[in-house]
Amino acid sequence: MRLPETFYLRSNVVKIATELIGKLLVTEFDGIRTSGIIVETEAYAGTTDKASHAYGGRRTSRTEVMYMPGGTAYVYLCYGIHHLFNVVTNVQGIPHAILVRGIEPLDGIDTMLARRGKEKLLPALTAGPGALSEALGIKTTHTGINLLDNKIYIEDTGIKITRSSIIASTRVGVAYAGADALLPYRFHLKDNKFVSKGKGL
DNA sequence: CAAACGATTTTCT
DNA sequence: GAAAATCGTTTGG
Repeated sequence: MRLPETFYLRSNVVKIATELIGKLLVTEFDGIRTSGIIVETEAYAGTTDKASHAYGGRRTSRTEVMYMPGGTAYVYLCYGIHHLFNVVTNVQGIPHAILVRGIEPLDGIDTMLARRGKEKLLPALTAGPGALSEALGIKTTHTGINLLDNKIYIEDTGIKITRSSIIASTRVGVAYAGADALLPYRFHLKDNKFVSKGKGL
């Protein structure tokens, strides 16, 4: 079942980040469905979070998408190479976002292998934010699209994730954020092979 | 208009 | 384990 708009419009971005664990991230481009179970996320809490692109209420042409209503995709280029996929949450005007850092491949694995130039299904196929975006065919051109449409969306497959199987830790690559770098805003499934390496666990 | 840098991944030693 | 690859966005002149 497709997640409804109300799922994304809520205000507790950290809670939503934990709830996304175990959901299915799906893309459908050119009639080809590719998908994977979300196993790792990071919350970015808008204007009060130094690690967020929208810290201090900053608005630029790139970050403008973060101010759209929850349920919008925010995709941007990092290190000139990698397309990073985020889910915008909260109501219009509040720039919350959740970075998806790892998925466990489910549908269209052949297509994902081809997109990544890989032969075998190894964790490197979709472990890491840049890797999973490439596998799913997500590019910066998709920033701003609505997750209630049929190109990129998230499904609840009904699988249960127990609270004890979700591990909280600090976010990756945000050392510049000072005290906010210490916030436990990264979440991942315990013992899952498709969790990114980041900085160890 | 020029310069620095990054919510990363891959490759080489 | 260390370093390179690579370019749009942001910031400063």
